[in-house]
Amino acid sequence: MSKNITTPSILPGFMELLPADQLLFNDLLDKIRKTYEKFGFIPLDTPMIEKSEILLAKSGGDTEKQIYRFQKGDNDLSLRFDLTVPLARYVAQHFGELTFPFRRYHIGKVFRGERPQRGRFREFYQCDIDIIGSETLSIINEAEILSVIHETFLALGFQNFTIRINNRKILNGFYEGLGIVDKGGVLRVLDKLDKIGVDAIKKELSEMAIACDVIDKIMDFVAITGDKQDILNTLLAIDSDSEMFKLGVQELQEVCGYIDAFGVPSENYAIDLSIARGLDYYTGTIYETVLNDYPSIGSVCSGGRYDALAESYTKQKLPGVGISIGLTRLFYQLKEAGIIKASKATPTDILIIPMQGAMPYALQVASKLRGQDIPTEVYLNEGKLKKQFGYADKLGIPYCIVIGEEEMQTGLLTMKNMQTGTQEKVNIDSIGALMK
RNA sequence: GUAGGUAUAGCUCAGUUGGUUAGAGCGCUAGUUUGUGGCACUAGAGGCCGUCGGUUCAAUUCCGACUAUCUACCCCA
Repeated sequence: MSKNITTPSILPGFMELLPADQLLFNDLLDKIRKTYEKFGFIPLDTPMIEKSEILLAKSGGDTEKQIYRFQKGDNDLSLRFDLTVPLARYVAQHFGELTFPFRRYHIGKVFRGERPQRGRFREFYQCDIDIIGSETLSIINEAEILSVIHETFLALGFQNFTIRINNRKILNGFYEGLGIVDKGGVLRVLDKLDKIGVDAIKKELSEMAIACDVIDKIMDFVAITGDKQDILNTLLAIDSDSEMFKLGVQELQEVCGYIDAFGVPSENYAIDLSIARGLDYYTGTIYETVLNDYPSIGSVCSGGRYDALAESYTKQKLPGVGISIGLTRLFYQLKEAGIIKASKATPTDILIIPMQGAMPYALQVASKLRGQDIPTEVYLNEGKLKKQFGYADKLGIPYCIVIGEEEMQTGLLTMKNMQTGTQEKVNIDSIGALMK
């Protein structure tokens, strides 16, 4: 009978969820979206496929290697690898039709042809917000972005997290002042500080042919800690002849002032001079968020300020600031760490079980319940009660309503709480209240 | 791109020092009678032991190649 069965499988690095997990995932996604909208960010959706010339306009060799690129007819196409480049294109293309500052959020899948590994995906969701200015963009936006991150993680159910901030001008200015040529390389090494420790960092830096006394200065700089005022004071006291450094310190001070005005509690953010962010289009404030109870997860949200977002697509000056949550990875890690757990495998809150001849009545009841915004499902197939309750049980449906002769005559429905196992006769109008 | 690990039931994995009918747990299906799930018991379905080749009287087991997959590095969300 069976022939030519193709083994069902998907490509590695692509996440696909079972029902209970998908509901859990969507719940996180909804919370993020609602928070973004609460701050007035405008939804945006752009094509997953862009012309390759657009995506590659600015990229270095690394992104080019990771990009899914293909020919279709005469067109050279690519799957987007982030949401920022499409945003740049979009803003440049529709510049005349948009109102600035342009605040948009974008939740969508992006693609990177990397070698998959734990928590690393080739297709994943990014949840971005960005604020794009025309010509100028006040630094207060950088503080607001941080407050949006704060609200978002609260909405996701976290209290104990730290949004670390730093400023690229400080880093660039400081390292320039030290005469370091490969600033990017140094930043990349320092970015791993949390992961591999001070000694390993020193070793890697010396392998980069950086002089010992310079390494010491770098380590001293990175080791600057304390609360934000301590760090600011220390930075202000550093006698650097780099104008960029001074400007960065000033910006950082300003951002911190605004953050307080946004009402972000000081335990949820900190200045951290060791964070760097790999991407080199950042020009000012940079962000990185960690869950303090689960440091091994690493950064769950990151971003920063960039001054020349769309320079490849327009002569307009479009400075911006934005962040991104890698939701696929975040979900995967929260799940693996047991921080979040699926309960139901269906949105259904009430399963109606009609006995012989009760189907039309059951359908009416279902319709009424749905009118009260109660997700309701009628068991439509033949089967013993045992099987129908089993169905509710397996899907984690919290309530069942049995409708038979008796219920139809009295108008009182038999409602069973699947968790406690208790059962009572209820009037249809009181069901909503009973479910609380 | 570099380096390791793994490949046996739908899933997680045992196992055969090379020998006839390949196992468990979970899951699945059915039953333990008639308007009640979870628990328990009973029964059942489900495997060319990743593919190709080598050694051997005999390979799921040993060897090799290939493929797939996982983990780490690089880089990132």
